[in-house]
Amino acid sequence: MSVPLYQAKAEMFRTLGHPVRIRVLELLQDGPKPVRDLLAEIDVEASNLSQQLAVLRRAGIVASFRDGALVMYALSTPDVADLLAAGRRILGAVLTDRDGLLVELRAQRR
Amino acid sequence: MSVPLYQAKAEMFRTLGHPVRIRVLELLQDGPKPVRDLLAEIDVEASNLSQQLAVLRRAGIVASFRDGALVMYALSTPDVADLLAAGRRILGAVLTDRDGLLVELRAQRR
DNA sequence: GCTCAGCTTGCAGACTTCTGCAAGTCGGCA
DNA sequence: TGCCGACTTGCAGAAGTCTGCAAGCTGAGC
Repeated sequence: MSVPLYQAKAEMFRTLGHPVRIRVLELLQDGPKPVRDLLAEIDVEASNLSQQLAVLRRAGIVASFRDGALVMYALSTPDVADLLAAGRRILGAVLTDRDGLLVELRAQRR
Repeated sequence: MSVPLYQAKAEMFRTLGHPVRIRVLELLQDGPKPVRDLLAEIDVEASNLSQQLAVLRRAGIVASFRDGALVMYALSTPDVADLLAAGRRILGAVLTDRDGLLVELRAQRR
């Protein structure tokens, strides 16, 4: 294999590792949206958003097409929603663990 | 919220965005393992592996404990396995799409 | 107490990624 | 045809990540 599988996986996760890109994917979960709508919700420079969209496009995670005067973006596969959900679950588990530790630490008075 | 949720999510995904860290997590899916075993399977400098383990530890994705002379690492939550599985599914979807496009491109003779 | 295996930490140089500004492209419409 | 809104591209400086070498730490066993 020219690019080992685990490297491809790492690249995919890295692609998701940016606040703007996460926001975009979350917004696209409800269906295709034009760039202008994303821009209205995300509060970032247009050029920056465009760069981040390009990253997602290159990774094959979203697809774009033109609809009249607007450029629309959509998730390339609904599996992305699962990934985000799994991420949320882990975040939840990690944060409760952390709080648990916090409580433990307090209990030990240290 | 001091750290917006989507930023925390982005950080989590970024944490997974490294070949060595992905390998570690895959290996740990089968249960806790000492560093020396990971080192034997991953082919990377000990110091490098240690750095990557520290990244995962800081993110709360793995936990470490000592067992005799060895330092053991384990997934902090089994949810991590779900995330990896979801990642695999998307990668599969994206790659088939890409092949699909490839076929299309060939069909158009371009 | 010493020594050694098994890890971790501290760096620094090479390399990537991020961000905003300025400029460019592309349809749609008057 | 010319103009305008809607995006995208090209940079370049700032910031962050990665890697290996050398040094440090910490139990276990003698």
